[in-house]
Amino acid sequence: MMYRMAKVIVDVPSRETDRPFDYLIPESMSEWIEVGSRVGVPFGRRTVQGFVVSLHEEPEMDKSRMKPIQELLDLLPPLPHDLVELAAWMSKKYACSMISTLQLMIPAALKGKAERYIHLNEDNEVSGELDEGALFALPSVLSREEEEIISYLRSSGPVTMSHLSLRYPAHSKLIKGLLGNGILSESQSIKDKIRKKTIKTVAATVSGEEAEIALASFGAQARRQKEVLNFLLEVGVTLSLQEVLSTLQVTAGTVKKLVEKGYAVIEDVEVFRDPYQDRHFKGTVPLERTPEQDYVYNALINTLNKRTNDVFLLHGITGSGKTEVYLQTIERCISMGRQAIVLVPEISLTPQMVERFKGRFGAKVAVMHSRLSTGERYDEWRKIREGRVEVAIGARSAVFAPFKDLGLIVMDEEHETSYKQEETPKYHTRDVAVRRAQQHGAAVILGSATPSLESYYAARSKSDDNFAPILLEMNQRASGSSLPGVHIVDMREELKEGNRSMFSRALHSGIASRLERGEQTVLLLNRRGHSTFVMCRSCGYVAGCSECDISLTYHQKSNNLRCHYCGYSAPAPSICPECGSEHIRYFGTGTQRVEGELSKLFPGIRVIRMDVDTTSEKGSHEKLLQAFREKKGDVLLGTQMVAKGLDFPDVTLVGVIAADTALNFPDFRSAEKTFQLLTQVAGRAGRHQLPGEVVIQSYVPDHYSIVHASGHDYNSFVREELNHRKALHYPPYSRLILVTMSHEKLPLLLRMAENFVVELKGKAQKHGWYGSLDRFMPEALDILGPVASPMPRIKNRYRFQCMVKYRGNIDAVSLVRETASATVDNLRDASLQISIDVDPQMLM
DNA sequence: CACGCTAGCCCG
DNA sequence: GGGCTAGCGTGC
Repeated sequence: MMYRMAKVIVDVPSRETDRPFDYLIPESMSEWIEVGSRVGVPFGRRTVQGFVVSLHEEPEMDKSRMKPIQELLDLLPPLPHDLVELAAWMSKKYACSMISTLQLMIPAALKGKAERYIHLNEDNEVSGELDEGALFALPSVLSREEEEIISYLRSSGPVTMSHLSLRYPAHSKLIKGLLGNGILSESQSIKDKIRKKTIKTVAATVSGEEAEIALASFGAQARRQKEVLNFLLEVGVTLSLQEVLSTLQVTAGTVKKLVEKGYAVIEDVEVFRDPYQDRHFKGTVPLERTPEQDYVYNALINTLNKRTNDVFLLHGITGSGKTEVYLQTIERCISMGRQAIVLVPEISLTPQMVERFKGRFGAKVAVMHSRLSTGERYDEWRKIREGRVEVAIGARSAVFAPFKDLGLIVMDEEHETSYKQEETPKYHTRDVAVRRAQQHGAAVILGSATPSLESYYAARSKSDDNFAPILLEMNQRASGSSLPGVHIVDMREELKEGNRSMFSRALHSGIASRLERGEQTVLLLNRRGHSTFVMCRSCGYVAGCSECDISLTYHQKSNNLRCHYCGYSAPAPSICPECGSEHIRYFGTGTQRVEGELSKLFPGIRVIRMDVDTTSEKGSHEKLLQAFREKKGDVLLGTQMVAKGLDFPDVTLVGVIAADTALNFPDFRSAEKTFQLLTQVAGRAGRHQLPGEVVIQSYVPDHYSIVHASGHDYNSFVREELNHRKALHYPPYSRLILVTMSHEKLPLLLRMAENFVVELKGKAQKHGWYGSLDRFMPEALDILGPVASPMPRIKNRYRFQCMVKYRGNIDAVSLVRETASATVDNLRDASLQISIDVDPQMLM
């Protein structure tokens, strides 16, 4: 006798339960349970949700110890096999639990929780020895209240525990007692968060002669019923009840009467919630390709035809028509019977982008983004899972779209840091996309005007076996227009010449002339987070760390400057250490202040401000952009959300108020981020007939990121930036793992953090890895810290971090994970938390 | 001694 | 994560 068994990952987020548990598959489910099935299983003293990750058979064994799967939650397993495999790969790569990666792949609506049901114990009746009357003859005489509870349950059937305690709030003790002596018993069942949406439909059940007879049978009083039946017969198809009621102006009662007479039926029919149901998308046809587009398109189609699973890095300047290439390649992919995923950063999933895909592919597209409700997201996901759509467009999580035969994954703006999830599991969408494509034999297109250094370097060096993209370039704008001229303004000079305003004279006169000509201006002020930095307004000096080549962060509470990498700290200066000026300040101008200033300088100016404050409401993002498009605003002022993907023909001026903002973040990627942002925003100007102009204001106008952005010179920027990275052993010349530890007690935390580092060094040494990255060794691993985290205390917990820097073919993640586990195990409680961030993007 | 609280334990 | 239990403190 062989027993069918399933290994199940349970939805219990703790380190000890992060492994598969074995369950028996009951005979009744044996046809239905598959890898990827969602099940309810007994776990400890309760029922929890879990996912089947493998099936196996076992010979005769001690069956009494094995528990069976209690319930199967879906007929179609929510996870195809490839996603289960991907989840395992991710949990290893990112040092996180399997359940946390599985959870990414299904909509939140399917995160079921157990409900406790109370019912009358039927044993009494079943045994036949005690009839209902005998129940009350039990030795312990039941009280009046107990009898009341019992009789309620007899009439209602099983109810949830919460329902019962709501009805009898004062009697929880009694209920407990009844459970204890076996009169009541308890069972558990997994319940989903939401239901499939249904609507009521009406259809006639009669036709032809029967219908004639029916119609004739209505008296004068049933005039309305006759009307309804006539209408149903005329239309001849099933209609929604809502539609019938509103068209004929009748009430539900009328229709109900018809149903009672047997001439019609009302049925519940499942429908998909459609977030775009009120929107009409104008269809578009493929545009004629430019020679450059044609070259790139053919390269992609070639891969699709040959199923060679290539990764492409498409470096195309702003306005070069990358999206059109995506659209046409996807069209081809679909025509081959395969499906496509389009990934965009959350911030650029604008209505414009959705419109372009809906316009080309209509109902074949599912859209997934964070603004959808749980139900809407569930339904978009179901469309994919059930094979009703062929294209999925969305942010990060769309990479998990459960398609059957994926042919293509497009990742637009591949350099965007929002592709890295900052919460556990801290995965990078690019790596997951490449892995998923491998599973399906699909092609990947990474597109950007400013590719990340990691991707670009990988394409150039071909040193990484798993990730070596093929570089494709597009250097011409599709419209034939040229890139806008860029003017850098030295704000130190402005100050010297008496201009204390936040607008340089060039930007001021630029805005003025746009107002006169009725053209539009986009203003960028990139102020995210609260970090401030210290700068001298006379000479542009910014306090930086001598060890790490990054700027120091001002800490108001302790009034000192700190390096977020190595822990160096110094008192905040009151005069500039370079030029002795007293104009030392911490910099920080918000969008609101700019808005006020604009109205002062240009009375009557219409400013549309777009930042986190004005776009939090649902649909507000869309409304603001629509207003700007309809020229209800002269200036669009905003944070980086105005830099991406917008295409307005009358925008001829782009102004960057403070190009240095991103530059002064304590992050080795700050130059790269500055270059990317400036290049992106400059690309918003002069995209059509009217020529564009860009004004960049800066206190460090000769910084290479600003100079090369103004020259639209990606290659020179990359050359210079790679030199810096190489000298300091930063990615792409090394890989990083950021380990953050937190505890309520500072001394204990410090001790544990130091322990951790010592342990990790010891392990690395044993492998012969530990050592400085300076020395020429193909495999090297270095550990920096522990130091206090940039945010040293959050929610009453102290935080320390250390940075693991390594290169070569080393499984550093497993090393860190094992060390972290051992460190936590040393304390016999769960008070110490260790977070592991593999390939961190944010170092704060 | 009856009750309440919490630290520790384990889940197939 | 959560539910249960053993062990201990507290209050009449």
